[in-house]
Amino acid sequence: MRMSHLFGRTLREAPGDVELPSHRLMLRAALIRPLGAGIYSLLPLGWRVVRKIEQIIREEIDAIGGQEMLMPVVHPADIWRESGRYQAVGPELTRFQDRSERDMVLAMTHEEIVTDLARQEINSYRQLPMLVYHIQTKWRDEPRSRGGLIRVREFTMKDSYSLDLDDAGLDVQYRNHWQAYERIFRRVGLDFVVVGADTGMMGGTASHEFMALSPYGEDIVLICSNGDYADNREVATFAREAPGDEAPLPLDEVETPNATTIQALADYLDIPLSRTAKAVFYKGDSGRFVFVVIRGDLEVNETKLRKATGEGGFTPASVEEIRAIGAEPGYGSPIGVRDAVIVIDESVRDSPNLVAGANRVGWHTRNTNPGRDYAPDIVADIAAAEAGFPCPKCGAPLTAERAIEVGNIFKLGTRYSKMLGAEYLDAEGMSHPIFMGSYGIGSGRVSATVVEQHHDERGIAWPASVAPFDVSLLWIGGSEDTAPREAADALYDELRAAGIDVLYDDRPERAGVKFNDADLIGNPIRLSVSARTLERGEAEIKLRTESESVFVPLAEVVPTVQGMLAQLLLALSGD
RNA sequence: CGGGGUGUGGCGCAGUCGGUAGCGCGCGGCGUUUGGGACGCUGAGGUCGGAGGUUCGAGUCCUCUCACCCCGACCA
Repeated sequence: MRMSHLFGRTLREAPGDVELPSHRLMLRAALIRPLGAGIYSLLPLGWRVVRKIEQIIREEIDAIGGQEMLMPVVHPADIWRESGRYQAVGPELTRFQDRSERDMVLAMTHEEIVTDLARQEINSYRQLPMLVYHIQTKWRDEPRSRGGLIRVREFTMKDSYSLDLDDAGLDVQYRNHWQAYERIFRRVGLDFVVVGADTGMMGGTASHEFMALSPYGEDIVLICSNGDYADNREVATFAREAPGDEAPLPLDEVETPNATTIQALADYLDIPLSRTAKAVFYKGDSGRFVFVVIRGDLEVNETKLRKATGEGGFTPASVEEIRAIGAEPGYGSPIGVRDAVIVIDESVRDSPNLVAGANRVGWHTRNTNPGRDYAPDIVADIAAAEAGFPCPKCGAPLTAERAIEVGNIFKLGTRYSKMLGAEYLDAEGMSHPIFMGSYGIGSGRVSATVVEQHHDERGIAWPASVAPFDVSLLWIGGSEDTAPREAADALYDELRAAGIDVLYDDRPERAGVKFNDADLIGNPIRLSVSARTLERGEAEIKLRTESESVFVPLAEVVPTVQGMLAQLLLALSGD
């Protein structure tokens, strides 16, 4: 590609309101342009990157038996009604009507469609297992998009779907995807961890996320410093200390003026936070009042609470609502409240004689004990894991890291096949639901994440596997000496003839402009010729990630570049 | 959806007390220059996000509205 004809020019300055390095650099390097909030065009350079990423994905999914296909972006609403998601999913699912006023939706994922196809195409156990996938546009009307391609509303995703006889078959395909995903993310040059995750709106029985570590990540992962445990903070657990063996002491009300926070209470009574019971009040989506009790040194994890209660979500309860159940904000106690679901964390079950509120202003109660003093409706792990907490496997301290979710694998089980009636007949002629799995990678998000992990103050430094071009070629010199330009023209032809992708900066620009653009766009190899190099019949070759360059005779440029590329790619090989 | 912010030429920005819309970069032409974002001359490009209002007069004041960005809520 000749830069003089490249569609999309580089920007010296990015729009002032962008924050993330990847967002800024992808705009400046002419990879993407915004159309609306969370909606982007991929310019030729950006599209080349995404296509390379998708090709790597394709190769690895094909290698585990995937069959590529293509499913529609627009779905009749009925199929989503069948799965129950038409009702269950909020406004991020865009609903509209066609000209005949039929309800339609824009695809945000394709479980329903695969399941519908499976019930038509799969009849016999002889046809399973099966793995299908496509790389296709998704629309999710996020409440808030952010950060360029990191979080968008319209995006392209590779989603694959496995179909199996039983749970054991699903296990195999799940593991296959796990390994394929590890190869994919290694090949594109990402530093990542795999963590256990919540299944969220997908439903199903298990889920793992592939998390690229980045200070700009939206998720927090907890990782054991020994390397034997990693989970998304949404589901992360930690080693709990053994239950206290103190004998229960009698309840004892104590005056605690102005101690409306746990910290104030602990300070006033001169006790550690872990000797207090904190009351947290929620209103569940179902309308139930959820009264949470957790030890004062811990925080509530709402994802865990959602699972424990079966509520879809929570809003903080108002002062009026709290008083209506007989509790007092700031001095809340589960003792004596009515019309509330009482949920206690395991920490409260296992810690005798905690100080709780007394449900009247200015007073707390010592020595509260669930079971004796009040009856919890639910006892569960609803505590948020934090950095420094002990690993649930080995007890070593956990670390917390920010991360970007680049891939996600789900065991759906029979959640969709049962609802939509996707069944097969076994050898005895008995009907069984198909076991399904669902596996996604956002290719655009991967491209932005690679930029987050591979850039410096000058621009992007693409891993060779996904760079828009292998080589940035440029000539330096004035208009009167045509030799550099002619030498570069010749190299351009030679390199292309050898199958190397070249971005040729053939513009009559000064050296600084060309060098800066080459650094900004970030192809892995920079090749330059000038009067100075031609004096010795040489070209200059520099890796984007190195500060030193090498000089090679013109005749050796192609094999040298080929060797360098092979080496760069080898370092990124998935194995 | 809550909180905050920004909308002025392609990009970055200035515009005071309400008085004929500017600067830098970029873009076209000519010339000089030519190894890390050159210089001179010259030129094109703006219904100041939109609507309504106040005023002799609105980029500037008021009301409404739209868009985008950031934080949160939410989210695979």
